[in-house]
Amino acid sequence: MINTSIEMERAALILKLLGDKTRLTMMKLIENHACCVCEFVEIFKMSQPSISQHLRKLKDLGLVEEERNSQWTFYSVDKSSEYYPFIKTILDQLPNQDEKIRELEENGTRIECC
Amino acid sequence: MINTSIEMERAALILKLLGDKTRLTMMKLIENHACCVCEFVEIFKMSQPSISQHLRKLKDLGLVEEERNSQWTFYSVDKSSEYYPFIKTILDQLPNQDEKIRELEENGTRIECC
DNA sequence: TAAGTAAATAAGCATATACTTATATCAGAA
DNA sequence: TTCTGATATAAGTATATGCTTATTTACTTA
Repeated sequence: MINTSIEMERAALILKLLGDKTRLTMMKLIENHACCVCEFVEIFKMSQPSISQHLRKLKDLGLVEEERNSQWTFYSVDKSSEYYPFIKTILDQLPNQDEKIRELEENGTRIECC
Repeated sequence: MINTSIEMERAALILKLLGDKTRLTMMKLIENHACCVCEFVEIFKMSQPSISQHLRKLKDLGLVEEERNSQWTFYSVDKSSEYYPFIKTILDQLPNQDEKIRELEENGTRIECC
């Protein structure tokens, strides 16, 4: 148990990132759907730079992965991350957020990937 | 699923609280041992008010309970909290911090409750 | 290549956070 | 009751955070 303090530090960092309602909801959303930046802008009624900044933080810790598709960049939870098992136990206990995706579809603002 | 957004908000609040290395370590420590303020001061090499303020935040969300015993106030994780199951899944994945208690005992600064 | 759209970055600002020192409170001992 | 030690609260401060608007970058496609 040599790296104990580093692990605690990592855990605290991850929890701090998830301790923001916007980012937490994002993570729950993209656990099963990839979403692009403009969809988040629509969902959270927030400026595009603000969304990009949240995603940047999640990406800096390796929690999400991005994939370009045509003109959009789609983000999803990086399930190959060494931290994913930890994150999954948290996400599993959160209420499903899929109604937000359904709202996009009803709006016609859903952008289908692939 | 009426209270979805409230639940997400609650979860985010809890994660934000746990997203601090000091508080996270405290929680892991007092999941199985009650500790008093002066022990935390010794463990974290931090001022007493700073420790009290961290404990206050944890108490305000109902994550910890306090019990007076003689001149000391002992804190421990409130396992009857409705949020404890959520918190437990997180704490279960953190490295054991009992060596910090052992250090106190070796120092002679451990305060035995009961 | 030029124009257009999506996303990232820069800069600035208001608020939140985590600490400090100083002081108040409160229970137990003398 | 008075003193003492443990803890809580108050006040102040430096840094971090999360947002905004303005601008830049990077693809796509006409």
